[in-house]
Amino acid sequence: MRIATWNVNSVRQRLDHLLRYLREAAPDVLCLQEIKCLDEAFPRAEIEAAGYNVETHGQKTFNGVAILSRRPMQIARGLPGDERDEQARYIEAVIDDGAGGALRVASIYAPNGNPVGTEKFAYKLAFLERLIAHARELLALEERFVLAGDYNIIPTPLDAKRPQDWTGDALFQPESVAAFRALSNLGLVDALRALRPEAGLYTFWDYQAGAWQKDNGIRIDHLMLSPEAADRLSDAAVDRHVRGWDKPSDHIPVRIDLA
DNA sequence: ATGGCGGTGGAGCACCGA
Repeated sequence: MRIATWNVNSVRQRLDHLLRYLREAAPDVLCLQEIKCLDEAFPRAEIEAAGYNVETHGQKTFNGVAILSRRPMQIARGLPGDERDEQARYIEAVIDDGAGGALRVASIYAPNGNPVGTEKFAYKLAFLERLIAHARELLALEERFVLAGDYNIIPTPLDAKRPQDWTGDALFQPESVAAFRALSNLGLVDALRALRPEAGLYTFWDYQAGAWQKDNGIRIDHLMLSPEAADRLSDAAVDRHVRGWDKPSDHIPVRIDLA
């Protein structure tokens, strides 16, 4: 079963890329972030025509997440822990795997959090605390699950071409890195790193200053696996070439295969 | 390099992203 995650930076601007990627990578499940539209504006028909069920948790202008799946889904919207949080950053599906089992998959768009020292950074840390608490709840079920998405965290210096440039940034603050490590310490497995320890694996390149041309990238999109899912991990990869397409998102897809 | 690009809303340019 192939699961991928991709921050598309507006699904309406990226529809051609999205359909191309579905054909090319043929994921069973694709988690999307930053769809940047309301549910009713999502290009549902085109994606259903490509053979996918569509579930969205949209918002006007900003944020918004979705899950596309070949198989039907049972859906929950919103990250538990704060009834007043109105930002559309979390959607979770339980998907029948067709072999008598089920896989839970979440599409997550964690806050950026810049600038550090503001309410935005406090919101980022609070969101990550809620994510950790939710992960703890899910782990108690002892089931297969994947928490996939744009975490807006650079986990280690190996995950940036120029880590020294990010020391003052919310993506690489000690508190942000500690939150990622806390998820790891709960027993969640960073799927890409589990199979690919090498340097130079990035998922985001800024549009500015020729970051892509200089390969000045960072790795901030992650698939975190429960132990039961990690036991079945057979492949993991970044689809780097997608950043070279015409009018690309600033993020690329990351995908895994579970046996 | 507290902003070089790109998306959104809405018809200017401010706000947001990372």
